[in-house]
Amino acid sequence: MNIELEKNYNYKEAEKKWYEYWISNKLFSATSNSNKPPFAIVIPPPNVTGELHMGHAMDHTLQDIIIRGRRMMGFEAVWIPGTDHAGIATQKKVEDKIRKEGQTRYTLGRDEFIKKVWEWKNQYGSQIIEQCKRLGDSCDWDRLRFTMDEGCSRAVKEAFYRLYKKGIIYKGRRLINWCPRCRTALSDLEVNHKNSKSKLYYLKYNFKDQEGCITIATTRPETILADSAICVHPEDERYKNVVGKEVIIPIANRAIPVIADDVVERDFGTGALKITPAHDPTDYEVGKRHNLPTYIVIDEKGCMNDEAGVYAGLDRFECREKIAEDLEKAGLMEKVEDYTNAVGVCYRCDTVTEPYLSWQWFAKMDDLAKKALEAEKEGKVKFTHPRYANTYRTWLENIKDWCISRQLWWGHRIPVWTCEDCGHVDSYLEEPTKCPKCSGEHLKQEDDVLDTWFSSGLWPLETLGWPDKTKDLEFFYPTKVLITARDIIFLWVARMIMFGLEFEGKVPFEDVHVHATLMDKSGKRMSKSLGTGIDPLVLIDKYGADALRFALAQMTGQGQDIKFPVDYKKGTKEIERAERVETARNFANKVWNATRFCLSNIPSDIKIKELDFSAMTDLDKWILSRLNKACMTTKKAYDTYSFDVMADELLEFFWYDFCDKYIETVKPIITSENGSQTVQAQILLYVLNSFVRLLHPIMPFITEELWHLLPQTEGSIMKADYPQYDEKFNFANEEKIAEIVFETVRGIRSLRSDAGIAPKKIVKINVSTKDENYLEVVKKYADTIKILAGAEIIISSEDNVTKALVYMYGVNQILLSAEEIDNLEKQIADMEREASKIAKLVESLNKKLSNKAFIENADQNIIENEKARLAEAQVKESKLTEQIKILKS
RNA sequence: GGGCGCAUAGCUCAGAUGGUUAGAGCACUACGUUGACAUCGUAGGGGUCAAUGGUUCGAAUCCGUUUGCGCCCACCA
Repeated sequence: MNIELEKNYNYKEAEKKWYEYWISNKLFSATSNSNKPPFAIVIPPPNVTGELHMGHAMDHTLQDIIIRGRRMMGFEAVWIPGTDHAGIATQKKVEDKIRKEGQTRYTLGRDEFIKKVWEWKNQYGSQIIEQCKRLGDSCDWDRLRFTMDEGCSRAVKEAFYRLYKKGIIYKGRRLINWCPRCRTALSDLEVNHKNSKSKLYYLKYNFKDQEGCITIATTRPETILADSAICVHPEDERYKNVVGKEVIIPIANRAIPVIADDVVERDFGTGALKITPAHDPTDYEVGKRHNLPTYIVIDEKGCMNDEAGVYAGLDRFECREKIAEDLEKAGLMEKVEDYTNAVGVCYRCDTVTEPYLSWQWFAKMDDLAKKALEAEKEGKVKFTHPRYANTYRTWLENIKDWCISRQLWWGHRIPVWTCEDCGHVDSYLEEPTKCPKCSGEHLKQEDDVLDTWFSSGLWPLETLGWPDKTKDLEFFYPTKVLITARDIIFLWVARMIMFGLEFEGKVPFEDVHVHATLMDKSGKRMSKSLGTGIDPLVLIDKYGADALRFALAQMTGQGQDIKFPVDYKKGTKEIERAERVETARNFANKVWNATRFCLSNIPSDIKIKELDFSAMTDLDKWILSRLNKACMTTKKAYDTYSFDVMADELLEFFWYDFCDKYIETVKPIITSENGSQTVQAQILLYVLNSFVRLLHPIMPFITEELWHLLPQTEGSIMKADYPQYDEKFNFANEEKIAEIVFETVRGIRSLRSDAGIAPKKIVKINVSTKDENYLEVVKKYADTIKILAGAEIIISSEDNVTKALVYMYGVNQILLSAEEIDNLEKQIADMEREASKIAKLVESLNKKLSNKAFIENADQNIIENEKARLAEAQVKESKLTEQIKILKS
């Protein structure tokens, strides 16, 4: 009957066992044929190239908590998993791989290369999924999707087709961001700006028809070959007379005009700017305004092209140095200064990007953005932290058209075909066999693929079956909440909102919860490339998935970035200790051991369902009331995504109230001969039963294990109800009584410790007060106090004046006879220190209460409160000084 | 250049709408181990709440300025 358990919780075995159990019992699956209210979350699909990092661990922990919690609360909760084909990232990975085999994508050719990528995906693409399972993710794995699977591909085509037909998608020749390594266009969001130490070159442009020159400052002398003009500010007195004249480009020896435009900052450099429309975004705009010709001198590889004459074939950076040298030789370089500026780099490969004039596909953003903006303002989608709503708004208000074409091979090929016979261009949902215009059969599809974020923007729709009107879509859409990291609010979140509104007329999720970013000890963002990453799997191996999850939940406050402290073994990258996770592991062990204690002392046939209130003490009711409060606090935390509050409340309740106080209090009863049949035994099991359910969403493995060990439970804890707040368990009065008992215990322990009394020695303690209520409680719970504090209570009269050490609990004196004390001098000093502290408090309260302005302005209840505090402090002070006097005599 | 966030104990962080002697965990000190747990228990030391000015009867909390750190956006070449 009595169950014997291991001394420490063995998470390694349990995690494996229960995950398999959940899978084989299909406990993660959800259906749209349900009477329950729907609750869906789509996972931010990790890249197929990805490995689980701490960001995922955080992200997934929070989502899994919500999903598991809501599932227990009676929702048809589904968490839809999947992975992202991650165009550039994956293509790069495979390119790197085939390079080792002496190949490039160009030597292989498009079809062969894509085949290689698929092979790679099939081999490694599920790695991250397996890692998610280690964390305990309760995704409905039967719904696993991939952004390039058949359904997603169809959704992408449909979305493109509709936007194209509406005129939202168009093709244009524009200056876009180009990555010369990836050899593709990038959207503005895919370019990171990095400070770079560079040089500012001052170059002389001689006038064509007169003496003298204009000096301009540039960081990119290699682009002078493509200059179209020199530009000055229209109101700049220095250059008033030269606007309209012509100057000669150094080296190129081509004449270009001097123009005026107010983009020029008069204070920068010399106040004169060279205009190179094809190689700089500002210049491009100026060029358009002034109808300047465009010259292109840099090619798609970042090398100088044939237009660059003798420089043709040189890399752009080599060319920069070479030209600078040549200018120097020609005496056209006035000076060179060190200069720090921001250069754009590719967000995937860190290569410096190049403004590149080319034909690309764009999506018009104004209308889509307007709707996305309105939806947020109307509260249809809510950011749980208002500051992210602000960044979202500002971005949408200043949005530019989105370049959606990529010159990659891995991705969704743009569904547009051109008729080679008549030149007709159109988008089709299915591959056309002949031209609808001329019936010609020579149709050629666009070579470009779509931006990865185009397909992930459709994620909530495509995973639910869109464009079909599926039952899933009807039932689960819009999803409830999106939980994600901060860095993809624009790239991903905003685009999903736009597409959701455009294609389904509804936002794709009601709430957006942006969680904290994890940083290392020094405050650097945790990332693999910075070398600041930590492998969550190492932490799971070391402390268990439950511990990692609990620690992460506890650490994610109000979206504030958090440092994750880790100690490494000296001189290595091996983790010695992760303090927060260790604490969480200890908590898991505490839960394990408390349960172990109860199960080994209480027979499994004791009824936990019908609690006998009539047999309960105040302390019994107190722990039930505390449990009840925990139900309320955690439920509220689900509604507000306050994971830290949830975790803290559960830990505090269980460790400090249930284990340290309640179990210790009832231990003698339980372990006595007939103790296992008492209401206290019943309550222990009742609390455990409820508590493991409250804890399950955060620590799924250990709670499942314990659920199966606890009596009168059935099946999986995942199928159990989430405990709810119930007014009939609210015992406010008993909570006050419990506080008196435990605070008195604390006082006695403190006295004993100060006096250096051996822990096992039972001492006599006098309590002395006018407070009848206090005396009554202490009398009633004298046994409990004796158990917990090792003290026999003697009620003394108020004017008891024996020599004693005193601990003031409110106005109540807890006295330890001076005979017990060996270090009396020190104790007197401590008491004097205490007394002087209280004297200061009395003084400040007196001052406050005699302040007329305070009495006139403060709320009545605050004044009352302060008066009560003063009265109490005065009593404390006088009792303490009195005792000190007696002790000294 | 614009915007946002942060600064509280040695470390990591809590501290709606201003009103307790400013809290927790880790670390530290002392004591404690045959009966749930040393991955533990009990007690304790430790902070002029970054600086400065202001609003207020009253400020860690509200406002201004400064300093330091982090992040986002941006066409000063």
